[in-house]
Amino acid sequence: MIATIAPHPTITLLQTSSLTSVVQGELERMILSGELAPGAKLTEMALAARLGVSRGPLREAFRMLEEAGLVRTEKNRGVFVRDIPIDEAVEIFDLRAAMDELVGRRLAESIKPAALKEVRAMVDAMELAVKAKDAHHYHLLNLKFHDRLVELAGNSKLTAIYRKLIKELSLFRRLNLADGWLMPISAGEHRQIVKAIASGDADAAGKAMFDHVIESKERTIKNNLRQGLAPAAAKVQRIERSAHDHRQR
Amino acid sequence: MIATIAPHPTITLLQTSSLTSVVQGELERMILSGELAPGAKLTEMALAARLGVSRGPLREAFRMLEEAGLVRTEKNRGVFVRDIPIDEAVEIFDLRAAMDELVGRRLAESIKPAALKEVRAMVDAMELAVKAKDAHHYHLLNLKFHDRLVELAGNSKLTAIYRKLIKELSLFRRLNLADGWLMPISAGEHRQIVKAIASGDADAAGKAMFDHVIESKERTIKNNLRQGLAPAAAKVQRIERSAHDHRQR
DNA sequence: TTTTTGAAAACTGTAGACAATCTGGCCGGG
DNA sequence: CCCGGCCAGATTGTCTACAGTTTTCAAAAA
Repeated sequence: MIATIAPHPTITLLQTSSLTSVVQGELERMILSGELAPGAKLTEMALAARLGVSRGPLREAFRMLEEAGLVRTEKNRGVFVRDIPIDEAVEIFDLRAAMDELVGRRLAESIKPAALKEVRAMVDAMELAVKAKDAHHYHLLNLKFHDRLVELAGNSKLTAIYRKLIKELSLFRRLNLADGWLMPISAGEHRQIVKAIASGDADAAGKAMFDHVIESKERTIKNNLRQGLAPAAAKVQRIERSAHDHRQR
Repeated sequence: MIATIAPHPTITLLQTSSLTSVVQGELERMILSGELAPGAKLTEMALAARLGVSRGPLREAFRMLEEAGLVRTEKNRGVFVRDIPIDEAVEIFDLRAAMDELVGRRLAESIKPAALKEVRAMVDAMELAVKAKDAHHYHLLNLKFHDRLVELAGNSKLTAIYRKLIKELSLFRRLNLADGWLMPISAGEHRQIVKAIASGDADAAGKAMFDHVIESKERTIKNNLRQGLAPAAAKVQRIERSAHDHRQR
């Protein structure tokens, strides 16, 4: 027991990480970054060669990603990056709303001053991004803000499932990221959320978060309809997927 | 297209089911039925021989069950049926409460007469089980009742996650199944839930379901404490697990 | 008696090989 | 000119083999 004073990080890494887990993480990164776009086919041999592993660990990683909802498998045909349809995105938003309502209530009851200060700083940063019209940065801050709120609610199961849902939702390609003119509205809602949490009013905080997610959902739907009516602008990014059929199970 | 009138079930089965998926389903069944108890070690070769497959598909099934939260993997040591600690069970109850609140609201807004009749029949059946003091049957009906309500809410993502949570929760071995004297209370809450849904009052229905789950949670906690103070009675069923250590990651 | 050590057995992690299935193009018939 | 069957290449599903790690257990040392 005495000899186990300083567990070198590399040693811990080798003890915990198998090829399967590394491959799983790397594939997830590639998918979420868009390097592997929705609909793309994941050929076993090609990926195995690219990652420098054999097919065994790769296939195990596929099963994990499949269970996580990031890829779909067609027997004897292969594995494909999943493409989240609008209906499913809507369902995820509704689910998120219910979860975030719980988050708001919990935070209103038990948030600590340090955490409150932290999320206020995040809201400030988002408002700066709005003024700078930096939609991309705003989007990242927005994700971080909500993720942190969920984390602060102190329910690790909730946090885990929330993050899974966010990852799946990122495969829905028609998020209204570029809607610069909507950022001020969203930012205002954020400030209202923090205000309600700080006031300690659980009902108000829950409702503020619930409504925020629902409005985010409706902005997304509206945006989706708009793109559906004028789909030309979005076509450029779909070239490499167009060869595949996008059937969902 | 015309020839595809009657897709024979056997054909569909062969097209969709791989050894991995069959093994996954079988392992899940064995775990949920208690045949493989929490903490039990799943030795690859032994299980592969028992199921008549090689280790490859079995390991892929392991990865799916791991991602689903039913087993845990320790590198170079093996796969074990997970044992849900009380803290995680509590978290799951809280999460379920939030989800069921959404279910109640949705059903109050949109449930159809046929569905209402169906759930009323389930409540009736549960009350019969109460009168017969058949705790096991009541438990099954209770699971079915809640599952059906979630399903009727019409959000497939919600349904899928709800079912995952229920499966995980079934690995928490201290559920208050045998508490016969609590059945009438639970049954009364069920009737109140249906009443609120039928009235069309979304807030009332949501609150009824939320409260029902929270009270179920508190009954479970209380039951857990009671068993913790007098653990002798529960020891018999743990003999075959006792050889293993139950460390969670 | 208790602890330590070390080698064998058991098991997991990974890679490679074989069989089954699907894809895409070529050819003959209509 | 178009359509359906058939063959070659490619890809997935599964199994077997080998390497590395952990566990077991008995013998030796304290």
